[in-house]
This record gives sequence, C-alpha cells and structure tokens, in this order.
Amino acid sequence: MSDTITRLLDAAETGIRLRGYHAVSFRDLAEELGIKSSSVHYYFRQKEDLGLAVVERYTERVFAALTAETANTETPIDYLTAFVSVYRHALKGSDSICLCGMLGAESAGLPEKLAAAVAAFFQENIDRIAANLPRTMPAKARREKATHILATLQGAMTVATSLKSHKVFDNAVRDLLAGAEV
Amino acid sequence: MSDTITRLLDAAETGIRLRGYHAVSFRDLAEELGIKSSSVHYYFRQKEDLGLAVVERYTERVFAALTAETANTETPIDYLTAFVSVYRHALKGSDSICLCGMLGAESAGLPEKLAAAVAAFFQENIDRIAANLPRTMPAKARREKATHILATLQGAMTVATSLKSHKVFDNAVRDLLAGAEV
DNA sequence: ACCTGTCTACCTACTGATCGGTAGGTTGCC
DNA sequence: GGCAACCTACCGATCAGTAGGTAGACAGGT
Repeated sequence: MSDTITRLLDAAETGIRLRGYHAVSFRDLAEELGIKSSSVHYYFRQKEDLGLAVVERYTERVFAALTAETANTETPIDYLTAFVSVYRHALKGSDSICLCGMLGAESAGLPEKLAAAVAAFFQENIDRIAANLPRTMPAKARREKATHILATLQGAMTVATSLKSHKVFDNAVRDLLAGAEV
Repeated sequence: MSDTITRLLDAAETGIRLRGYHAVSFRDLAEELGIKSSSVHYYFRQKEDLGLAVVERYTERVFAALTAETANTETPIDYLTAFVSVYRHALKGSDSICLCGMLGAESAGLPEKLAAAVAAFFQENIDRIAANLPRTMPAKARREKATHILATLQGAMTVATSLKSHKVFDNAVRDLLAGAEV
C-alpha cells in the first residue's frame, strides 16, 4: 500500500474518531498531507469509498489485536480482561473513541454500506465475546452478557472522552469485570 | 415559549440525535418548518446558541423524567430499574440515541460550551446513580458502578441503533441489572 | 543512445450546491 | 408608533466532485 494511501487513511481515521464523519473534509485531509484535494479523489473516488476503506482497515486491525491479545487466555475472565485491554489501549493511544463507536452513533446519516460495515463490526464483537463465556451459561444469557460488555466498552469511551478523563473508562470497566466474575 | 422556537428545538434535537451536530443545517431546519433560514437566525443568532438551547431543554426534560420515574422507588434495584426505563423509553420513542450520547462522541469537534454542557449531563447522571446505590458500598465502588451503568446505557443505545434492533438495548440492560442485584 | 508510448502520481482550474451568517426590508397586530 | 415575526437578497467560505493537463519513471523497439 502506497505511503500516501496509508497517510490518508491515518488522517481520515483520526478525524472521524475525534469529530465524526461529516466533520472530515477532503480539503482538510489534503492540506494535512501537503497535497491537493483533487489528489485525494485520485485514490478515493468518493468520500464513501474513503470511509469504507478506513472502516475495513480499522476492523482488520482491531480483530487482529483481539486475536493476538486473547490468544493464550484460558478462563473466560482472562479472556474478558484481555479483550477489554485492547479497547483500553485504543482509547489511551489515540485519546479518542472507537471508530465504530463514532460511526455507529452517526449511522442514520451515513451511506448504507458504511453503516452496514459498522454494524458488522459490532456483531462480530458480540459473537466473539459470547463464544468465550462459560459453556455452562445458557446461550441467551451469553448473548446478553456479550452485548452488555460491548455496550459498556463503547459507552465508557464516549463518556470518558466527554469528561476528559481516562479514569472514567477504567472505573466503568473495573465494575464491569468485577461483576463478570461469575 | 413560542411555537416556532419549540418546533425548531424539536427539529434540531431530532436531527442531532439521528445524524449528529455537523449534519444539521439551518436550511434544513427552516425548510422543515416552512420558514426561511434567516428566520432561524432571528431566534438563534449562531448555531452554537441553538445547540446549547437544545442541550439545555433536553437536560431539563431528562432529569425531570428521571426524578418523576424514580420518585417512589425504595430499594437501589428499584431505583436502577426506573432509571433505566427512562432511557429505554427515550430510545424507543425516538428511535435514536441519547442527544448527549451523540454530542459526547462528537465533543472534540464541538464549541467548548456545548461540550461542557454535555459533560455536565454525564456527570449529573453518574452522581444521581451513585447517590442511590446502597450506603453499605464504599464511595469508590459506588462511583465505579454508577459510571459503569451510565456507560452501558449510552453504549447500548449506540449499538442497538447501529444493529437496528431495540432488543440489543434490552439484552445489554437485562444483564446489567441482573449483575447489579447485589 | 535515442525515441515513443504508457503508467503513476499528482497538478490547475473549475462546477454547482451548501454552509453559517448579515443587512435591511415588510407585514400585521396591539 | 412600535414591536414581533418573519421576509428578500445577499456574502464569502466551504463542500464533494469533475475535466483535463503534466512531470517523471520505466519499457521496448530501433
């Protein structure tokens, strides 16, 4: 992948995670890279194409990190702790919320394909968590707990960013994991 | 409050909750009411003023509903059930997320005063929940659980809206309350 | 060694639509 | 006459997107 494409995806991802899809413009991205906005259209014909590429790359990166981080966990609580640490790292490394947390909030105003990609990201998160909850739990209870965990992570990032304190995220997650030790 | 102002606040709130602050324009609002965009400036000099008025009215309405709904609760779990039902009602009535959930996500790209008003909304939510948790819990644990509960509610609205199913919200909240019965 | 064609990675220059915002009417009620 | 509730008619900035040009690298043929 060319350097310019990578830098474009980086700038777009940062902008979307901080301010939202509609607050990111081709002109701003171009200016940040030192090129012209028409050159951005050379790589991404429409804004939707850029958005989709950002979500695709983000999805792959997050799931790769989740797979790696949870690889050697043995108990469900170890798995959850590792899972959560990937999100904690994402928040602290970027000082912004999850890309899909932002796009999920905006999804009614997004191109359909983009909204669908975000929904798929959420669903895959829920499925992965549910698959690693104790086998002794009924399937319905696992689905509920998995949804609860994803919702808490996403909401904790939003509230922590608004209150400008990563501790808010840690506080929410500490109680989440304390309650999950079933 | 004049009818036009109420209708403007309604239209702006709906637009922001569905698509975000930057996706709402004076022109669209005016068109929806059948007036001209310059007339919107007659009521709200700047977009920021409109945004602040929307958040103010929303904050008052939500806290009034929370106060009313939780008025006759006796146990912490009753309080939480009533608290959560206000958010459930907000989601189902509007088919969109919490106004402050959207603005909190976008807060890095918002006028400062607006971001501050949203942060205050979150903080007040946390304080109210914490104040109604069992007195037997240490203050720190109450703060953590309260943050956890607000984060779950906000995240559950986002994920449910993205996955286009209110059941997602119910699933997350059912597990949240099941774990909260301490 | 020199021309020729093709390709990538941009560029200039522009379009029509839309943005928030302003100046200065007009209309109808009290 | 004065005021509230609009209006027309703009402004300059910004938006996504398009048309068509160019400079440089590389390849193949002669």
